[in-house]
Amino acid sequence: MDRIDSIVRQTGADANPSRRAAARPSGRKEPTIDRPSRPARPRRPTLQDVAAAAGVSASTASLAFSGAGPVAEATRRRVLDAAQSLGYAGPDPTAASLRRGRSGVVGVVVGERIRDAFRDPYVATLLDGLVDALAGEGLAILLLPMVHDVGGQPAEQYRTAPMDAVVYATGGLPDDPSLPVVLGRGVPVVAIEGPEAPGASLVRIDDRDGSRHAARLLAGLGHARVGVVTMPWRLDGSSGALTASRRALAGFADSTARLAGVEDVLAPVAVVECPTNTVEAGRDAAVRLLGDDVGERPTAVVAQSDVLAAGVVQGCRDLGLDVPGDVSVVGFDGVEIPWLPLQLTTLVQPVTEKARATADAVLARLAGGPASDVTLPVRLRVGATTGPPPG
Amino acid sequence: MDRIDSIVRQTGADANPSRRAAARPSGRKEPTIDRPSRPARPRRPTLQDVAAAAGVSASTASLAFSGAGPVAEATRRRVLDAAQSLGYAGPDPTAASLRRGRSGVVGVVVGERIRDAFRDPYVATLLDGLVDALAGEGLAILLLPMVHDVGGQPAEQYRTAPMDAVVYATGGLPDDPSLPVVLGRGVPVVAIEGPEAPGASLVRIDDRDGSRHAARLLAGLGHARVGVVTMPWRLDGSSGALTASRRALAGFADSTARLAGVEDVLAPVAVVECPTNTVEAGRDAAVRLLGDDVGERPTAVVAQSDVLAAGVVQGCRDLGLDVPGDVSVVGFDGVEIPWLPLQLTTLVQPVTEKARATADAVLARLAGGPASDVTLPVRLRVGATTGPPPG
DNA sequence: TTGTACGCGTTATCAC
DNA sequence: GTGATAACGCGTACAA
Repeated sequence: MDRIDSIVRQTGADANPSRRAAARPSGRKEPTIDRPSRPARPRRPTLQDVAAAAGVSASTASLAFSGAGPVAEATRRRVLDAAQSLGYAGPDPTAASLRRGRSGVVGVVVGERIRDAFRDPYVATLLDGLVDALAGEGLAILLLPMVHDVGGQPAEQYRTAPMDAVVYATGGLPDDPSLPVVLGRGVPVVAIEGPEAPGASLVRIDDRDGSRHAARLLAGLGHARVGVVTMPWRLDGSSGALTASRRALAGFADSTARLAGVEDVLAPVAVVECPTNTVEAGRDAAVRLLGDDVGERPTAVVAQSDVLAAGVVQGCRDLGLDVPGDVSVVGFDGVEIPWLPLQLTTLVQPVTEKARATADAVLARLAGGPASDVTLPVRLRVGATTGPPPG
Repeated sequence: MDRIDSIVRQTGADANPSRRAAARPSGRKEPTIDRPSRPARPRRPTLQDVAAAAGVSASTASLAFSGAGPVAEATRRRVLDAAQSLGYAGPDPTAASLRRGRSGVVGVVVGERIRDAFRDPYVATLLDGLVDALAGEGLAILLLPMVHDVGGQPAEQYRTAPMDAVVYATGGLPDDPSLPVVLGRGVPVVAIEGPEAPGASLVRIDDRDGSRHAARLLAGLGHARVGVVTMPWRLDGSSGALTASRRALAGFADSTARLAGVEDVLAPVAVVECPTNTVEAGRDAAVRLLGDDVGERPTAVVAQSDVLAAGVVQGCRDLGLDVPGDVSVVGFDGVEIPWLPLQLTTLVQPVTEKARATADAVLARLAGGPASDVTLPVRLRVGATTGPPPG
């Protein structure tokens, strides 16, 4: 074990003194007459200053920067040159936002711990598509940490961050305490899978019907004992058998719908909840579901995500069970799991289209349109992880 | 292949009419006398309105909300009640930002495509730590898509998004065209690994020295033919042998330093660049490096990240090569790769501390402090993927 | 094509 | 403990 000690070093002087540190006190009593002739100028230049330097009015300078309106080319040059020599980097975003009534920021709420959420290819792809689509419209994305304590207070950012709209990419936690806060601010909301709320746009896939198809596939292959591995049901990180009392609590929209779809078709012999949507959790669930001490071992497992399914496949290998010889496994999402030796049988959802539809919904709301819902198709892709039951 | 058709439906009326749509024109000529008695009130209430309803001044109402300053409990109640009944959700963030000179937003620039970047556990963990640390200070994170076209124009968000500071988590792309834009705005910059710039704080690990330790380990085990698999060298997505002419171009700071560290100790027989920092790219590189058509096959591979190393291990399996029997593999980062059957030999960097140090640097700059650099320790962890060369 | 006037919604300062 | 006043820096209708 080699160790390199931590080193801290200071570099140069402060290139960015706090903007307000050197600002003159605003409540000063001196008359405003001396404005043009103040000697030192410790504060950052404003559009006003640039205009003065260029010998034009502030409004003309504004037009020169925004391009909205006719400005003589020569004037524009003068303004831009003046800006250059004053070190003016362009209109102050905050002031422009206040004036325009738009911040150019869209909040995105992601579920669970960020490090778990991001490692799910579904989330990563969704976010990627969202950033892509919104960046093209000049919108940037603000990451909102999901509220951990249901019933608790949402983080202050939900109240205080500048946002033109908020996207919920949580999987649809019901009773999310941040939702009323955001809605109360009058900020348009677009929810992916959920939560549903009056005034919020909803972009979703048909989780329930999709899961039905998976269950039918297994039933058709002759599986009688099917286990289900669910994504988290609530935010509290519990795991293990999903009890009736827990099911009575409203769960995440996607988890709930996917379980309902399976049960529309067959009666699972066991339902195991994962504390997080990760490969590790899927593996643990597989061990619990398929380990030695289980009486009648299930011959098939429906996992509520590909990440979990991958963990189940791995758990099977650890247990010495062959997939699909001993156990069939079905996933959900249709994402790439590059290290899996087998192509998963799974329900493919159109993630890129989902991102696009979400961005469209955001833009529609920003344009003043009404809330509207979209449901996208899911299709079953039969891979190499399903087959007839053993024996 | 079942298909469920896409459905679009409209829900309810618009709960969020554009704020400005119904706003009165600002340049109106009417005298301001009628302010208190305007009949319909189509716009959102302001602090002014709340104050009027509560029978106090705007400044008192402001204090009631911010808590900064003494307000009688009874007065506070009246203000809050008035807000409640008017549907006032709290001070407008943009206006508050303008006044305070702070937006509460920190920009974070992430490398490559977001979907690739996020799937790297190192990045996910780093971001997670950053969000955690900054959220505690009331700061939210704005995702900035990395500029793809070096020499091109940075996305407009770099100029126009409200940000109190910007963190570069790109791995240190040199000549990043967004950097001068951000610096020019006077926004404090904290760079992780790079890019280095006067006025920017730098948080890093000792990539070069760390890599030396890895190379020494292999040399000590008797490996004479060592291959290197690098992370991307530039943003252009090229792959394959890293030519001299390409090396002459400035590369990512981390890639460059890690390669230099290896070459401080030994002369690699081959250096292969990956187009992205992904498992798939690592596998491809392994095939190129260790496939049949290679003359003298390397007996060890140094990968510049754990993600790539995992891909190399997988590629070895595909090629029928045993790790570490036929080939030793070393990674970098020390992250969890839950599906890898072997514990990687790797250089462990303190990711959580790195996130913490970055957050501290941001806070220091926000407090008006000078730019300062931090270097954190790296340590070699010998796992199960290294051993003596075959034969 | 340019300048004038005004207000976006808030908070800091000071006097009472 | 409360109120008056003055910015914060900009965009935009309108007049010139």
